[in-house]
Amino acid sequence: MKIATWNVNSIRVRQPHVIEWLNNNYVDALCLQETKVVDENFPKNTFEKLGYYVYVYGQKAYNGVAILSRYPLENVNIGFTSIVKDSLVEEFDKQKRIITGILNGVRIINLYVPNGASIGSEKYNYKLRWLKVLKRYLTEILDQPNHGLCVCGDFNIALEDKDIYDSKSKDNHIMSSQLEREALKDILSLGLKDVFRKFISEGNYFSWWDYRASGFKHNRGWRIDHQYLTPELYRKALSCTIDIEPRKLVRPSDHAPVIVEF
DNA sequence: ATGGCGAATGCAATTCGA
Repeated sequence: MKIATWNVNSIRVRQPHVIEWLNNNYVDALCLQETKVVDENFPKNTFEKLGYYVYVYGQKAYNGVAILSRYPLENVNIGFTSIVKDSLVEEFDKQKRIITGILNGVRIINLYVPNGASIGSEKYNYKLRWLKVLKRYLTEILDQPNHGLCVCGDFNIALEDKDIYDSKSKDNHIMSSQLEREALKDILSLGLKDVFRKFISEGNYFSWWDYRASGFKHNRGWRIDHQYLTPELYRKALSCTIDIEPRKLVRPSDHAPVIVEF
């Protein structure tokens, strides 16, 4: 089974790229982030014609996630509150950032972590609090029986210095600060492993390049889009790759797709 | 250090992303 994740930075703008990519790359499911569209305006028909079932959780202008799947998903849940039954969590579902469903016995969790603006800002604190809610969410799901987990998405965190084009002077940078890394490591301690690192240990592999200052041309990137698997799926994993081809196209997303096979 | 670019909104200029 192949599962891909791709922050498309507007599905309406990137629609042709996603179609072309799907035509050239067979996947069982594609997790999309930053769709930036309300559900009724998501171009569902386009992808249904290609043979996908389409599950969306979007909003106007910002955020938004979706899963395209070759087969119907079971137990689809949108938002945190469908899993974490706590009224204090409701505020986190104002931003549409998480959707999950089960495909062939694997629970796919597709998420878009807040970017956090700058260290110490209100948005930074929101990011850290969001990650705490995510831990509760995953804890609840892991209590459910017998599904491998594939937690995919744009995490907006580079876990290690080698995941950044220039590790110097990044200690005090959004996406690589200690608190963000600790928050993510705390989540991974539930029993999730970065499948990309099963296959590649060296640095200089990135999934996002800033539009500004020709980040891609100079390969000044960050590896912030991840796929985390529970141990059994991790053992079964056959490959995990980043496809930088779509990043080379005219008017690209600033992120590249990441694909895992197991 | 700052700003660079791109998308959305809504129709000019601002906000947001990372």
